Amino acid sequence: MNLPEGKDKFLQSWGAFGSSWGVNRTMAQIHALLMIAPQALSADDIMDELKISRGNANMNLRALIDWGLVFKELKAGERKEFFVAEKDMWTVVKNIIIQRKKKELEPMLKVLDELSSVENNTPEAEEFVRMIKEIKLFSSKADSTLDTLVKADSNWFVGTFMKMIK
Amino acid sequence: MNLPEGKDKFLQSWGAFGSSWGVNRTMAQIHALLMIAPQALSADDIMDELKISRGNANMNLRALIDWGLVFKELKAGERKEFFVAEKDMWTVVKNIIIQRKKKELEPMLKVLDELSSVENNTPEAEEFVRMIKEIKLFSSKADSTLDTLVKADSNWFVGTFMKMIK
DNA sequence: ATTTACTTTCAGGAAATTTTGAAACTATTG
DNA sequence: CAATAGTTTCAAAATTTCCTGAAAGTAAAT
Repeated sequence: MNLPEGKDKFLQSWGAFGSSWGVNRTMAQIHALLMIAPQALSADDIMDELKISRGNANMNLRALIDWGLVFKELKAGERKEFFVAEKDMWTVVKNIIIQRKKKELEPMLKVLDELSSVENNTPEAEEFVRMIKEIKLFSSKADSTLDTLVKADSNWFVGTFMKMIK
Repeated sequence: MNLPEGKDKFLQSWGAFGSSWGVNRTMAQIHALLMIAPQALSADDIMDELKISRGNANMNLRALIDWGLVFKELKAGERKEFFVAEKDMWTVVKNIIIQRKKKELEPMLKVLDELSSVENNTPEAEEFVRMIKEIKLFSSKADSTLDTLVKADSNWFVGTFMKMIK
């Protein structure tokens, strides 16, 4: 396979992959494009390669920056902005975990906490509270496991963790 | 908070949570409803509680059965089918991991494998292949970690793992 | 073999999400 | 300070995803 074909396939696949995990397809594709780029790209480069509008490019770039996956880069003598992706996979994954934990897992934990105080007088209410507590227990464990994971360093994941878990 | 309020809040939140992870909102809500139900529910019960059509209920129930999160239950003397959810959280999570690994992670790994053989003659192609390989390495590790996780038992997760990881 | 009770399918409609593009905005240059 | 180069915003349009409902399918009961 040659580069243009490979590139295209990667952009498509990464977009679809993101999509099935609740990430906007274009955001995933911009991320993919920047990850494989050897140098920083401008908004126009990105618009060209992905055939998307300026507004779309701009909005998704800002989201990626917000997630800590992309950085602005200013080139001396150039007026426009350039963008580079975080290329260390461990950092990429860590940042994604941090964001989704904050935006999705933690609010859910808060809700579960509120729900565990529903008055349990009937059998139906009893089962409700029992199940909410089971879900909460499990989610809290997942939450603190992710905390630990995020604090750990790359080597620990690719090395020690793999051995421990075997 | 009383039961109807709590129930409603849980159904809403679980639906939104699923939604942000790429799971159809209604599928997540049916799952939520069955998880907190003290007994098996019929399709009509589900349609009533969630105010959804028969077609929608049926399609999402089948998807949930496919994921191993819901089972059909036949009641003696009753002609219609009833449904119960898998209530053990560890099993729920395990089944979700199995499904998503199979449907999303593994196809991605296959693509990455193909892409790592792109001819790397130019600097651009070189960076492409380098990055694809880094992503593949990381994804493979994640894949085998999930394999191990799925084989492990509940106690191991809530007990040992938490200690090891601390 | 017909009726009754229920389940499944899927084309078309509804809803949610994403994208566009043009106007407003910001900042640098001459 | 006017012109130029670029960025941001957001209402409306396009697209994607989801849901409905009615018709077709299945199978138990009479």
